[in-house]
Amino acid sequence: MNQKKENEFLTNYHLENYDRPSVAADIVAFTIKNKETDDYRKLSKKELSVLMIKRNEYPFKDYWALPGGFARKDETLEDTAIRELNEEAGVSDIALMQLQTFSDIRRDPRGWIISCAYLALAEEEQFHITAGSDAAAAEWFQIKYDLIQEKSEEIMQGKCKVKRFELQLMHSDIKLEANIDIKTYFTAKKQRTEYEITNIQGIAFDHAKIIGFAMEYLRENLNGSKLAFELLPKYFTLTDLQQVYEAILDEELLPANFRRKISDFVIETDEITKGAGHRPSKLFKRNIEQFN
DNA sequence: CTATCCCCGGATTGAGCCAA
DNA sequence: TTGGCTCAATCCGGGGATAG
Repeated sequence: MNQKKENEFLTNYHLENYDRPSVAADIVAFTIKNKETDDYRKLSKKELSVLMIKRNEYPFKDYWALPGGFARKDETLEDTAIRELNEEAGVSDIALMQLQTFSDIRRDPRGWIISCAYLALAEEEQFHITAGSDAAAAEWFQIKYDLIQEKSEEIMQGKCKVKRFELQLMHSDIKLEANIDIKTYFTAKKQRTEYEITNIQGIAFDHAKIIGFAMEYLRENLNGSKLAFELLPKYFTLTDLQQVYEAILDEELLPANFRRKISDFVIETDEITKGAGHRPSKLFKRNIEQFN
C-alpha cells in the first residue's frame, strides 16, 4: 500500500459531499407478566408484554412508540440502544441482541432515517420500568398477534403468499392496533418477504412493523433456542416454561408432548415449589450446552 | 380443638392410536 | 420409525367438612 497516496486521498475526501442518513436504534423489550387469579389454587396466567413509551415531542407527540433514538457521534448502536432504554424507561443492565435493520424510505416523516432494532428479553423485575426523562410514560403492553387471513395469489413468475396479522397492544384502557401483511414472493430462484402495515392506530413510525418482525422472530426461533429461558428465572417449573411457550405462540400445547420435546434442554434439580395449593412441582434449570 | 377424609387443581408418566 | 396426540392412572398439598 502506498501510504502517501492513501493519506492524500483521505485528505481530499469529503464525506459531507454525500447524502447520509441519520441512524437510530429502537428496542423491542419483551417480558412475561404474571396475572394472578382470585383462586389461590390456580396458577397465575402468563401474558407476553412489550415495553412502549409515550412520546412527549413531535413527530407523533402523544403516540406510543418503542424506546429508541438517534445514535450519537461517539457511540456504537448498541450503546445507543442501552442509553435510550435508560433515558426513556429507566432501564439498565439488560442484555440486547440485534434483530434487524429497518430502512423503508418513508419510515420516519423527518427524513432519511435508518433504524437498527434490538431485542431485549428478561423477567419483569429485571427491567425496573420508570418513566424516564425523555418520555411521558413507559408501560408494559400486553401483546396479541393473531393470524386473521391467509391467501395465495399468482404473480408474473411465481406466486405470492400473504398473511395478515392483527397486532393488538393493551394497557389498562389503552388499546393500540395495527394490521400487518407479511407478503412472501416465491419465484423460480428466490424468495423475498415484505412487511406492510395496512391499518394502524396509536403506534408511532413503523414500530408496528418492528414489533411484528420481532414476534415472527420469537415464534420461529423459539424451539431449540434459549429465548424462552431468558424470560424465566434461573429455576422454573416445566409448567412455567410451557406457559411461556404458549404465551409466545398463542397456542395451547400438550403437557406430555411438551415435556418430551424440551427434556434435553432442561436439567432437573432437587428443589421443589412450596406453598402452592396443589402438588408441588419440581424445579428445573436450563441445560446451556444444548442450545444452538 | 384435633385428626381425617374428600375434593380441587395440578404434576407426571405410561400405554397406545394414527398419520406421514 | 417418528412425532403428534389422547386417555387414564397416580401422585400431591391445602382447604373445608366432619367425626370424635
